[in-house]
Amino acid sequence: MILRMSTLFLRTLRENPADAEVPSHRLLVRAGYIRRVGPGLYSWLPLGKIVLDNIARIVREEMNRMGGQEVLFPALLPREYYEATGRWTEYGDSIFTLRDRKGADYLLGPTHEELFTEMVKGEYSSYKDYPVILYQIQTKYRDEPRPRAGLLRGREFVMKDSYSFDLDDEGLKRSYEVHREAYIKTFDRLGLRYRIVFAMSGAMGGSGSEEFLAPTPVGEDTFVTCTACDYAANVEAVRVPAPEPGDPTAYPPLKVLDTPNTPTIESLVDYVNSLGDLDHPITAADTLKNVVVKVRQPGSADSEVLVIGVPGDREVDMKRLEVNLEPASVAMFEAEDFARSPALVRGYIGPQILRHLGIRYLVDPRVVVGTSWVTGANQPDRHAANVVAGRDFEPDGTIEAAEIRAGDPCPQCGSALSIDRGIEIGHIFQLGRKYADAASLDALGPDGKPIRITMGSYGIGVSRAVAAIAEQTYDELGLCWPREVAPADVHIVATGKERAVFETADQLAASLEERGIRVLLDDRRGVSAGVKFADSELLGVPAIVVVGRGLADSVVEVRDRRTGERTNVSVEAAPDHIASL
RNA sequence: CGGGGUGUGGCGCAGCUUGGUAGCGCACUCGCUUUGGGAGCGAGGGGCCGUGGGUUCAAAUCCCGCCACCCCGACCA
Repeated sequence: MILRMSTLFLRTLRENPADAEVPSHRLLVRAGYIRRVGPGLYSWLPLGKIVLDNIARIVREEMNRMGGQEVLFPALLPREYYEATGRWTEYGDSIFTLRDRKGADYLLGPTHEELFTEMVKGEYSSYKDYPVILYQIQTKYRDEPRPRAGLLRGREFVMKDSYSFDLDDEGLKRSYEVHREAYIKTFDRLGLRYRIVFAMSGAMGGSGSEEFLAPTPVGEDTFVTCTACDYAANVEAVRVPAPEPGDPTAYPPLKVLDTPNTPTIESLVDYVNSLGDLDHPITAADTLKNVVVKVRQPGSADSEVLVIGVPGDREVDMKRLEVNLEPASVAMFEAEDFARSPALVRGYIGPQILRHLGIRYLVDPRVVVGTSWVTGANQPDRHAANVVAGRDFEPDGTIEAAEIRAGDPCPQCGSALSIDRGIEIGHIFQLGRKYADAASLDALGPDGKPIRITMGSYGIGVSRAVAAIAEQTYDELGLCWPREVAPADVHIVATGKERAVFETADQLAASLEERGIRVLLDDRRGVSAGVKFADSELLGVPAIVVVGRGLADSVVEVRDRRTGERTNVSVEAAPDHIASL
């Protein structure tokens, strides 16, 4: 293939687009790979389309190699499929819904578990048919509350989603492992750096799941890695180690303290220590902060009041809280809510009375039976000390809602955790039987009895990978693609105005094409060398060959886009040399 | 949904305070020169100034409403 820039539908921009904040977005627009059409919606220009297709091809090859079979569903789907699993309401505002001329409800598919399940149910009925893995590469639609960063979070995006169907848990584990290996191969070929981390399964439902995160400062996911062992997890999935329970009777009785003017945890700690009433000084970590939230189940109009107790030196991480309350949504308890609930004294809430009020109380795992806290006394300007879990209050359960900080102990080995950000490029789930149950997907077993099928679900963000790769590889000059995803293998730049230059460049391109090398040829006349060099660097093809003044000495210059290294090669040797790169 | 900001040729921006001929850079067209690091000179084409209403002799500019978009906090490939 030879792409000729004299006719290529491409216009590079010298200036950065005003709405692009992150490097991948800025460069993909400047280099003429994508153009914005609307919020979270992008068109692909020829070079971008080639990169997107290259990634899709690699994903497809690895899926096929793994034993997956490609299918394709419509993006436009009738409501009924999502009704049975409850996801029509569970997904709520984040699905695009529409009506046809008869008034029937449709949606643009955000993901396709239901359809795959139904498809398998329609075709397969014997245990002999299983296992099977199906996948598609398709456009997905999600009405994101906040699309951002170009391709990183769009409302329309290309995703590879695959689904495994197995007869038993062992089979599911195998399918999961097979996917995991295929993903490793895929992302390695894509030239991405990534970490595999424990994850929460979110709205998909199901149990065991891992994410493939590509570390970059612009990533939207925060993950921890252990500085000593191999533990790595999305912060949402981190399980805080709980201390051993103690003896709740081993403490002095609960004591109410007058604590005027102590609106913050810090001022409370200082004031309580200045009283000297307790047998030992306290720190913020000895206080128990109680945060009131409203929890609403999907499809329900009413919300439940819930109090979360965390050690006072930590914030409540809303992301962690929400993901642990899925599929319910969470809202803060506002001033008007407090006004309607006089028993809850803002700033002085203690768990002692929650049970009487019939309010559910969930605590951080560190709040175990036999721990003693300084907390609110449920009266203005008063706090309580020696408030002991298991004696003065009984939590209704634990919840992972406290923020995770660098240096926190690793759940696996106890060493310090470090924290980084990454882009979620892949996610693998052991779904289990949620969707099979909803669809009654059974296989007839050898004994004539039905076997409920167990499923896995696996995604790769194909269009997002374009941005993730750009994000991890760009430099100050522009994009810098890994060979396999690049729009071409070599970018030939013809500089000058002599006919010989263009003829040589043309011949070189033709001879490379014969060898199966993909060529981008800058054969534009009357464009200065500086512009062509700058464009070649911006476009990011891995090898750049300059045909120009060196021709007087019968040489062309071969440049490595990544290292900037330049070597002169004779015109005759050029095709062999370049083909061997 | 809460907070901040912006809407002016394809792109990036100025003009708005203090109403009076719509401007600059990039890109585009033509001519001459230039040609290995985003060329020069000259001549051009292209804009209901987001939208609706109001004030005024006169509105991009002032007032009110609406809409859209971007950025920061709650969703996920």
